[in-house]
Amino acid sequence: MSNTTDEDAFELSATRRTLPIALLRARELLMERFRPILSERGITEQQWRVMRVLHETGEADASEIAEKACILAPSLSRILKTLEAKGLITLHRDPEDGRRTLSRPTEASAALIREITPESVDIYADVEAKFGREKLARLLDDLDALVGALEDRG
Amino acid sequence: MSNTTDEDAFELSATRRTLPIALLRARELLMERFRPILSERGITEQQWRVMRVLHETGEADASEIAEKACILAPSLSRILKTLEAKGLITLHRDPEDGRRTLSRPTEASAALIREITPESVDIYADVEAKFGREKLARLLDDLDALVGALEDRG
DNA sequence: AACCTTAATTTAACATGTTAAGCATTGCCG
DNA sequence: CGGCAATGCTTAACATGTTAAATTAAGGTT
Repeated sequence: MSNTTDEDAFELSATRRTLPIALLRARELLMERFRPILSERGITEQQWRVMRVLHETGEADASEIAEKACILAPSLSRILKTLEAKGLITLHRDPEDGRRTLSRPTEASAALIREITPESVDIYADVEAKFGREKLARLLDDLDALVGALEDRG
Repeated sequence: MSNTTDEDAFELSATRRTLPIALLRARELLMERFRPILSERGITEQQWRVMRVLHETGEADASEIAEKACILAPSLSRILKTLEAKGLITLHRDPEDGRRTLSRPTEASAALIREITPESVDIYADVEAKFGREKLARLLDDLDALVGALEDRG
């Protein structure tokens, strides 16, 4: 449908240079590097995010984990069951509010984090080196700003 | 596990201010705005991306669509079948290479694009207004640069 | 032409994303 | 205290993500 140079340039920007796809593409390429060190240990990216959140909080209910790990409640519900089955977390009912489910990381989880973190740091450092430390910091700032702008409903 | 202010600040940056999650979070918030206009018409975000690519190329094999829409082959294979069932594309075998599957958009697809595009443009304009035109352009440039840096294997 | 390798998709199997319903527990209000 | 809306989570159902294996067609070699 588009054949002239001008049209191609226009069309290219239409889908390729669109924020949602640009974000997706960048993320895909990033995860290509991180995923192997997780799959070697038999855990998924989402399971890893949950473990990290719990490592930082020590204990959290599903809502808090969902917000911090950026995972929707239905997915999280399944992931927590999986992690419990793997012996990486324990699940309890909140004694002060019977609706809430509290998760706590196990020692196995802590060990896994100690094992994976160094490799993860190396990969991140490599990305930082290739892309530029300042540019990466600015990118993170801009992304935070975008989130801030989008969170204000109106 | 972390209770002092310093630790919190450190831990916060650990998961929250991480590139993969920052990209994911920004994308989620963005799609919250776009998804409704798609789901109203009964199509998903991925189906929409495929339709847009076909609208620009006119005809394409699976590999080209996958690359441009940023969708993995197995997912695309299912999506193409769905779109064909909905009457939004037609599927053919490439006469010059029997391994390839060619997709072509139908008129119904073109109509849907004409219907959705204006609303999509409005939303995008709103985001641009809230976030800033220059900042958004810079963000897109930075994301492109990141992709470029990550694509060079080494 | 038979054979091997590569390439383009597709299937299969399991995990997660997405939306809508369903279930229990709380908290509030009359 | 009974009733009820709101809250927190879980199920269900379907679509996509992810990896590995299977399928079919091209291309090249002998």
